[in-house]
Amino acid sequence: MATTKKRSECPISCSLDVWGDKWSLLIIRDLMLSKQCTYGDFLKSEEKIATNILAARLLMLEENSIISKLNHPDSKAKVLYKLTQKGIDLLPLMIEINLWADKYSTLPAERKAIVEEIKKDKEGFIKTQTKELKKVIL
Amino acid sequence: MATTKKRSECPISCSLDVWGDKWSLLIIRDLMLSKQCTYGDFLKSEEKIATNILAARLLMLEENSIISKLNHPDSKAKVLYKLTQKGIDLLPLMIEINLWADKYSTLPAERKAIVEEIKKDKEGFIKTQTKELKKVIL
DNA sequence: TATTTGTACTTGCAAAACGCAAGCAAATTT
DNA sequence: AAATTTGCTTGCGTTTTGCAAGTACAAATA
Repeated sequence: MATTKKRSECPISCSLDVWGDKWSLLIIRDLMLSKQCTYGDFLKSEEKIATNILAARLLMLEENSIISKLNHPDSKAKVLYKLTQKGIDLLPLMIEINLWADKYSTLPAERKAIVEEIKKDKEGFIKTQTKELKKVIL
Repeated sequence: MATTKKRSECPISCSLDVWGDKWSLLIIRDLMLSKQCTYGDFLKSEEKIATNILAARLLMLEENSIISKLNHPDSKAKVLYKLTQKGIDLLPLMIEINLWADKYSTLPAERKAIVEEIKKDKEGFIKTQTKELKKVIL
């Protein structure tokens, strides 16, 4: 089991107990950018997560209801992962990370474009993106 | 040296390279709640960080300009840690974590009170708190 | 002034987590 | 039927963590 003991009742601490490692938020990032990913899609990401670590994180995130599996429409061999509502609700947090990083470092062009869009209308971006991500749930 | 190699240019990944572990955001939380902390103050926190881990994280956060040291007014033996502007700018992120945790779990009463205040006027809360935290810089 | 206490760390070591490579079973393609 | 793809698991060496003890210096106490 990937279920860990809580260190305290603090909301920050409890949140970190779930996704506070070097990889979980990158998995969630991939799902926010791609809506749905296969196991292989995650492995293709730039940061090159190890396959055993990926399996462990996916299990952890699923146990904590942040992601869920669904059948791939084309093939039984493939598994699709998507964000649950709880996972989608991490979008504002993800946005703030991007804004912070934008303030203190140089972003790659394609990410910079997204951040500029967010800066223009943060609430609008969240609403639109949330709607897009929710479509996948159905 | 605590300086690690970047895994990619992704803003999420780069941010996680700096504070994406189980302890850094708890240190930052303590500084946001208390404005200034000594080494001993951090050790007193509920989560009971190990002293060697604390020293390593404080160094990492200082190297990345998120916190800085200052002389304690009363004693040469004591060291005060505070957030830099870069650290203070993590406040919106910290707030979103609290809001997310509030949505999916039960917060301790004193933290719940803060979250309710945030919900009433998020921007106002950020402005006020930022101003409070900046005072310590001077 | 000598001694004890407080504060900020460092060190040693066992345990856990990580990272890489290889392996494996079921599904799919050729 | 054989080869390939896909989603994992397993082994194993390395790194990080966590706990306990130790150290150096400042400050308080006797």
